[in-house]
Amino acid sequence: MNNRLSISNCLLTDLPEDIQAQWQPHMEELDLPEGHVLSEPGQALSHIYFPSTAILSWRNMLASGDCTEVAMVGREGLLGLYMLMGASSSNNQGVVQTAGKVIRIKVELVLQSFRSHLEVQRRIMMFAQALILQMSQGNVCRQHHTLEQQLSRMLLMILDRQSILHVHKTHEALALMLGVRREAVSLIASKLMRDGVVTYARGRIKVVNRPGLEERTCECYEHLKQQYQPILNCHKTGLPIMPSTLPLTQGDPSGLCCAL
Amino acid sequence: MNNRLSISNCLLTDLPEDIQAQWQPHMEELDLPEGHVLSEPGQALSHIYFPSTAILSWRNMLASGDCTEVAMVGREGLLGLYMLMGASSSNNQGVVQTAGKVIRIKVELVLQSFRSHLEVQRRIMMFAQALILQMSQGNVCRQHHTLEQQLSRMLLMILDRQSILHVHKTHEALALMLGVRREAVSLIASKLMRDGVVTYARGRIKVVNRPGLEERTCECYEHLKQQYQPILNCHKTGLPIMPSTLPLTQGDPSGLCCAL
DNA sequence: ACACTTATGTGCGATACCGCACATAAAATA
DNA sequence: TATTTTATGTGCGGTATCGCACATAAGTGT
Repeated sequence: MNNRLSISNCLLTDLPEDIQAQWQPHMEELDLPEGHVLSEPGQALSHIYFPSTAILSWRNMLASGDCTEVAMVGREGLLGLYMLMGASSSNNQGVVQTAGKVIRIKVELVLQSFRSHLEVQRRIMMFAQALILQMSQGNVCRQHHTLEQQLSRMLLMILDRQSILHVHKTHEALALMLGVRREAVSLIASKLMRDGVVTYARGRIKVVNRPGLEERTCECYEHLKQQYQPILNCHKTGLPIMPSTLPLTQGDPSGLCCAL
Repeated sequence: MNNRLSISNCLLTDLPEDIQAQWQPHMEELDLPEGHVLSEPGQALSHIYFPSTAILSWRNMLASGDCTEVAMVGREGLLGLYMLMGASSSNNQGVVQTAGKVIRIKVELVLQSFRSHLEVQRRIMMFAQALILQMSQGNVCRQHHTLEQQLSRMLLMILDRQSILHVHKTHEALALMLGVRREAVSLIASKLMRDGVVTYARGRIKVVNRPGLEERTCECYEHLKQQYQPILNCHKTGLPIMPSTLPLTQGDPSGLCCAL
C-alpha cells in the first residue's frame, strides 16, 4: 500500500528485517484527529494500529456514561492486542487520545507473523507485559494517590510519548481520562500554573518545568518508567520521530521530550 | 514428581493430551496457607503456579506500605505470566489469597511448551486477555463505584473460584485487598449482615443470599463474568473440585458456588 | 481461670472529591 | 461588530472515606 513510510513506532522498527520487508507493503499510514474512535467495546478489529506520533488510549466505559482511561499506548506499542490474544472483542474502547499519525496493518498478517515468528511474539508480549503493569499501577494509584499526583503522572506519560512539550488537551478531556470532574482538574491545573510548572490557555498546556511535575507525581511514574524503558526507545534507531505541527519551543536536540 | 493428582485447574485440564502427558510427571502439588508469598516484586520465578482449590492474587505494593489487589486468579489461570511473556520480573507480589492447593511446574518446561505448542499458547493468552480485562475493570470500578459495590463484587469473584460459600477472611484482609481501611469494610459488612445477605463472625463470612450480593454489586461483575465464562468452566470436565475443609452448608450438587 | 491477642463496633473531626450553579473571558461564527 | 460557543474560575453544600481513639467480645495460650 505504501512503499516508504517514516516509521517511528518502536515495535515496528525493532522487528527482524524479513518481517519488516514482509509487512512494509501492507502498511497504511493514517493521520487521525483527537477523539477518533478506532474500536468499540464488543467488536472485532480488522487492523492492528501502531501509533507513531499519535497516542491512543483504552477507555473503559460504563453504562452511566462515566469512563476512565485504563491505559495509554504510544510509539512503544499497538492497539488491538486482544485480536492477537485470541479474543474477538474487548471491553474497552480504543480511541485517539492525542492526534497524530498511526500505521495500520491487517490483523491476519500480523497474527500470522505473531504465531509463526518467535521474535515478533516476544516483542509484542513484552509490550503486553508493560501494559499489564500500567493497568496494575493504575489501580493502586487511583486508590492511594491524590489527583495532583495522578494528573502529573498522566502529563509525564504523555510527554514521554510525543516530541513536543505542549499537551493539546482541555481540562475537560483530562478529567474524562482520569475519571473525575472537570472542576477538579481545573483546580489542580491552576495550582500547577501558580507554581510555575505549567502554563496553559484554552486547551493547550505547556510543561515549562518537567522536574516540577516529577516532584509532584507519585512513585507509580517511576515504576512504569523503568518498565517502559526497554521498549520506549527504539533499538534499531529507525527514523527520527517526526516533529509535530507545533514548533518546539525549547531547544531539544533529540526532538524527544522523553526523559527515559 | 507425582503420578496422579486431582487436577482441577481448568488451564491444565484443557491442555492437549500430549502436553498433559508431558507435564504430568513434573507437576508438584502444594497446600498453601493464606498469606503465603509466592513471588516478590522484582524477582524471577522458578515455577509457574496453577491454582486448583487455592486462590492467588496479584498485589501491587507501595513504598508507604499501602497496597491493593489488582487481580485475582483461581482455577482458571496461573501465576507467573510475566515469566512466559519474556519479563524477568513483575511489579506485583504474588500471594495466596485463599488457602488451598496449587500445582506448580518449572518455568522452563511451561515456557518450552508455550513457545512450541500453539494450543498451549492460545489457552494461556486467553487467560492473559481475561486478566487484562480484570485489571481494566478494576480501574473504572475503583473510580466510579461505591465500596459496597466493590466489596460485593470481590465476594462474588471469590465464590466463583471456590467450592464453598464461606469466605475465610477478616475485614482487615478484605480491606487490604480493596485498598481501604478496615473500618470501612466493617461498616459495609454489618450493613450486609443487617440486610441478610451474609453472616459472619471472626474471620468467617458466609454468603447466605447470593442474589442479594449480585443486586448490590455493579455492572463490572457482569462484564467480567462474561469474559471469564469460557475459561472458568473446564471443557474436558476433568476431576471434580475437591471440597475444602469446611463442610458445604447448602446442598450444592455441582460442588461449585460459581454461578457461571 | 487467667491474661493476652485478635476481630469487630463506634464515634468524631478532617479531607478529597462530587454536583451544581453561575461568572468570566477567549475563540468562533455570523 | 455582535452573538454564540467553548474553556476555565469560583463558591457552596453534600458525601464517602480517612485517621485516630477507644470499647467490646470472641478466641488462644499458659
